[in-house]
Amino acid sequence: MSPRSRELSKQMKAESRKAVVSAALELFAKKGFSATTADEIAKKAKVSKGLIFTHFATKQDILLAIVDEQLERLFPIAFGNDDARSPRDKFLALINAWLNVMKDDPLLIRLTLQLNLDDAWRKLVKRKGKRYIEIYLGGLRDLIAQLGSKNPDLDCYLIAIFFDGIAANYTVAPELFPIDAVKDHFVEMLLSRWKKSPKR
Amino acid sequence: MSPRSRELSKQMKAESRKAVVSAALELFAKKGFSATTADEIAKKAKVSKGLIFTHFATKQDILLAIVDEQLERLFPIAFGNDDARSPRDKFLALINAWLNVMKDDPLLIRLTLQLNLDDAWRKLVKRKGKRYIEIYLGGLRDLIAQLGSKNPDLDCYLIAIFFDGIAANYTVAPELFPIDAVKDHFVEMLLSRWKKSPKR
Amino acid sequence: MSPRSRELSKQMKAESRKAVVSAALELFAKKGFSATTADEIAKKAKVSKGLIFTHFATKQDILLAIVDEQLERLFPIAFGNDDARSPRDKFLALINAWLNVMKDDPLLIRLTLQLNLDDAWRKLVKRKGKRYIEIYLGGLRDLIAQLGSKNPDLDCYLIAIFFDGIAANYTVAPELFPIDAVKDHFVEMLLSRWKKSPKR
Amino acid sequence: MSPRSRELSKQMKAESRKAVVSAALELFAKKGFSATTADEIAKKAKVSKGLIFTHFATKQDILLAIVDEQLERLFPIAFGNDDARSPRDKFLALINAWLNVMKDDPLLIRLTLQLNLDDAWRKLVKRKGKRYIEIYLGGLRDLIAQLGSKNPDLDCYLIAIFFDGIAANYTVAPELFPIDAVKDHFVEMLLSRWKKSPKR
DNA sequence: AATGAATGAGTCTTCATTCAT
DNA sequence: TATGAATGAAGACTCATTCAT
Repeated sequence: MSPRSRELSKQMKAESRKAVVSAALELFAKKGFSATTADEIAKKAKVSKGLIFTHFATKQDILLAIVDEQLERLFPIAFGNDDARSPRDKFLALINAWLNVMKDDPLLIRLTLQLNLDDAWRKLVKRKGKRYIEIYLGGLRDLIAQLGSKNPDLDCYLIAIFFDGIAANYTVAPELFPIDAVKDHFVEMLLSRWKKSPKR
Repeated sequence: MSPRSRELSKQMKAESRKAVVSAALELFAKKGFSATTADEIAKKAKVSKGLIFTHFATKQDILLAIVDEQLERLFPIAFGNDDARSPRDKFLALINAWLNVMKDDPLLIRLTLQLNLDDAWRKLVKRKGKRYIEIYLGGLRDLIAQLGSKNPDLDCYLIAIFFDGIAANYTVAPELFPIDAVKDHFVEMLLSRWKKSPKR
Repeated sequence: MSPRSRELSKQMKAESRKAVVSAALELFAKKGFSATTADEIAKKAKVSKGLIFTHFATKQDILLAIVDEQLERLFPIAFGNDDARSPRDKFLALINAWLNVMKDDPLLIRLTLQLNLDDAWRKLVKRKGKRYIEIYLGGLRDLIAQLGSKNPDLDCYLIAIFFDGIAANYTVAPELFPIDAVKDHFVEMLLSRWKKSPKR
Repeated sequence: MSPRSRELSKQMKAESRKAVVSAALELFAKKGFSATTADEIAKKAKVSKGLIFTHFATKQDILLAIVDEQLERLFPIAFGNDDARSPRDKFLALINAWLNVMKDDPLLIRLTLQLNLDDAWRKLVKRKGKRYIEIYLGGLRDLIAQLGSKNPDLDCYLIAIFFDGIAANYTVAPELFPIDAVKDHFVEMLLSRWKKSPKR
């Protein structure tokens, strides 16, 4: 008789929004943005098609929201490092943080890769990530130098490439890719190389 | 009517087909398959929209043809190595061949990456490449082992990842990525690591 | 529960209904029926969208109600003339009554004009107004004849047209149209014409 | 075998465009812009729905085109007067020109009336007509003064209103409205009034 | 009586594909 | 072989209406 409580109403809306975002993320990541229809998103999210557009004005806005919210959520996790450790531990923590992000949200990483391959979307993603990446790469460069790298710039490139390469393989078939073994192998290779001439 | 004109006619057809394929490749690589319209392809190829469909029954067939023809063309170049050399030279030749392919056809590599991120297309590309990749990886594994790798399997993964990571960065902005420096750095790192205990 | 609260409840309902009708009238008149959404009506009426449909089963019913109630309300005012005066005064009273209706409810008149231009709605409006208009025009015709018109039928048309023409201009921009001056001018013209040969 | 001649192709396109414009004009005039669907337009124009949008990017653009092209076409006819005559003949010519426009294109006039009643469209129509109307009303005012009007401004209003009032009645049911008789009656009334004190 | 989230039929618009020439 | 007008199925988006509370 009385209308739904303000609280309940808000909660319902938040839940349906989340369902839409989640369904869209999966479909965008697996089929691409353009190939994904609003109908499919609605079906997977188990809401009506119309409801999507009470949350987002356009299909594009769903992707925009994903990039805004989800990426924003991920960067701190991926790049946020605590300072109270040795350079080596810091380095390992960084690598592992990134890898955990990939393991926790492979779809999001896969989508990011996709957007990066798309002229129309690349800029947006770059802009979003730039702030974090600059800080990250700056810190990483110093760390690498401390660990004994002779050429921290190129090593940074190598690490960045490593992550993209892992992402391109792991996120499309997580169960088939030995992500941890490969990571350990790569890290060991780097560390053993640097160790030989550590910055005193 | 005369053999000459028939010849000419054939040639014109081949040329317009090539123009379509080339335009489609660029657009597919930069915007994605679904986001590319037949109109855009026709415009870029400077042919009429109708002509596209005399060459290819559907838009999908254009992509299929690209994958068939272009990829088919690339694999031998990328993986074809002449045998008359030392393992080290062979290894370098392999790496360089792949890199040259990327430098010569960044759009094609970019498209391949994209297709790999797409559930509906991944299988196709995998199938196409499988034969070559198996041979390639087999050969590479042996080569690496000969060069002193302690763990040729993981090193293979590393190299594969390296190429994907390079591709993800280089093909979207070739002018910004120091592809050769990074490659040299990576190769040097691998070789120096293996050198220490070469398989005699 | 108590009679008091039931009373209050009824009153509240009547008020919200009125708000809806009033908001709908303005929007229908300014944007047209089809271009007006239930959301807009709710917003302007400061009620929830759902409430609209407790008062009216369909959006159409709102317009129907406006026509029924409002037009019904207006006709007696516009056409109701008291008899205790000279033909000239009666004539002036009629004209002024109509004009006052227009000045009091320009939106309603504007809406009526609009409905008249719409094949699907014209009939309805015509039917509603017919009874009054027939009486009115009959009375007007006699009045005009008494005042000396040589051709009361055509003069009736002229007067009818005059009102529509005024309406088309005044109701869309009341502040810009010198409605009284124009009315006085028109009335004076008619009366001076008839005066020359008044039916004794 | 060879493509349609450039000529034929152009002609086809022009014809289908005309069919769309014509169908849209009728439907917009009779049902209103918002209540008219693209499907209806296509059906009445006997073209496919898709074809509409090769001519016009949006439904709105059809209306815009009608206003641009058709109104533009009408104004010179309605307001274009040849100078080589007496003021009285000029005046009659003006009135008749307007009336002929209404008789030739009642749907267009009806649509114009409708747009005038719509807040969102009124400005556009006003702007389109302003240039002509200013010239027209300026000329008319002088003409009226020459013909002996004591108050040319108010007489201009009267004439403008007369046209709008006629339009509101004639264009929705041309067969029912004695347009010529009413016009003659009105013109005679004005002229006889002015005659009594012509500007010498 | 009142709310606003949810629905889905309906509308506008796009675009791969066809077809007459 | 080549053209581009034409088609219509499919997709994005709107909005009157319903419904749980």
